[in-house]
Amino acid sequence: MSPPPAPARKTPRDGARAPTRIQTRIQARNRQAILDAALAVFSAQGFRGATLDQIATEAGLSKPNLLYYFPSKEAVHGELLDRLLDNWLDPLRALDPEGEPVAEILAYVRRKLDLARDYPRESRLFANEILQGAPRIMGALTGELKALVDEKAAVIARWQAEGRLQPMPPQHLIFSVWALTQHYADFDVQVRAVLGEGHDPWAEAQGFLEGLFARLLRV
Amino acid sequence: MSPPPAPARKTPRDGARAPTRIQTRIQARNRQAILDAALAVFSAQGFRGATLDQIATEAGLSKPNLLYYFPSKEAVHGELLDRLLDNWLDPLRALDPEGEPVAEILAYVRRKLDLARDYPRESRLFANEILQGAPRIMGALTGELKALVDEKAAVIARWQAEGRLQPMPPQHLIFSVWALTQHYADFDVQVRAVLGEGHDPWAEAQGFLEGLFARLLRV
DNA sequence: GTCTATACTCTGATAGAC
DNA sequence: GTCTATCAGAGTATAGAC
Repeated sequence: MSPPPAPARKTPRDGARAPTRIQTRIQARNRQAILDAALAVFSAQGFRGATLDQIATEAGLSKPNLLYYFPSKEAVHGELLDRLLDNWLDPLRALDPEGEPVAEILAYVRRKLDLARDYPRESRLFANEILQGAPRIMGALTGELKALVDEKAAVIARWQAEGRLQPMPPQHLIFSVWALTQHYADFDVQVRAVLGEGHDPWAEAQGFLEGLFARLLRV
Repeated sequence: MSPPPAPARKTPRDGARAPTRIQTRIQARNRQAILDAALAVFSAQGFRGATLDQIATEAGLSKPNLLYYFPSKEAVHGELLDRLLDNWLDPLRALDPEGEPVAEILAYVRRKLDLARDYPRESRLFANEILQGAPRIMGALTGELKALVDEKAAVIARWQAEGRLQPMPPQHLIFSVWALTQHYADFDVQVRAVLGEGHDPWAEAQGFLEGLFARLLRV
């Protein structure tokens, strides 16, 4: 099968009025509005629970108009997951092999908790996807994610071998950071129901988790 | 509105053959098959992602036949949640105020991890429900669950005041047990993807979590 | 680019034969 | 109690006017 020919360029001559520019700006704004709305709906209802009507209404568009910007519901969801994965691993990537071990991991916990607090919808979108068996991102899990964890686990293991960090399985240490930070985003409603009024879950979580990991990691 | 009259008893005379007994046994078996199938499907797909066709097929019945046993999809789901909530809090209930503090909490972690390992579908059913804002069990969260956590948190606080346990916010300590144990059930696919071949996630989790909490709780 | 109208499919639930 | 047939509504996606 031969690839389709490259599309003819439609760019207007320099100096001419460029309506496509304006359209492009409108398009960018609408695409972003759709993605924002879709994030809200997908993270709260799951992929199948979400409907294009909900997303379109939330974005201030009609359903056919939404489908002008994205070819399908799948496409919107996939775009969200792609963008999410781009940023999701940044806190772990930033773990510095040359830094002071305990401080580095505490800083990692802090970054991860900040991410969960500031982007809880992204966290729930991810949780939904994993809960359903990660049908759309399994490749990223076994590829990109595993590679990053392996790399950082080796750093942690080296720190432990050097006696600068309490020995424990490095992968499970990383899991514990994920579990504890994401819990406050994904199970937010349960956390608030149990704590009742007069609590600031995120502030308390930060203090608690810093204390927990400081105590856990010290040699 | 007056209540409907009590139905006439259909019980056959003693000694007569009792077909209703046999039917009752079949009914019990079918109801159980439906609930088993529904648990598998709801926990993997969420409430809206699941279809009655899937559940009926998995249970070896036709869709109308399923609806002979349960009046609606909601009813099946609700029954599952009711049964789940009955057992979900047992590990925490068993925390003995008269026991040795560290040993009691370690035993609690062990029970909770066993439950997650043996009933991962129940854990995912619960996670799905919470992720979507707990629309069907909010009452249980703010009622039964909060009351139990308050009670046990007071026990933990007393232990801490007596100097028999490291001071830390009791509610968040309980959250950490939930987060860390349920993570291995709910995010099982991610855990396995990251660990790769040749690992036994549950065995490793047990060792890791026992070490973690032992270190954390010791005064 | 955006809308109204609509085609088509899936799904929850019911009717009625057996 | 179980099945076939079917309805009604929701939901994804498309056609075509403007």
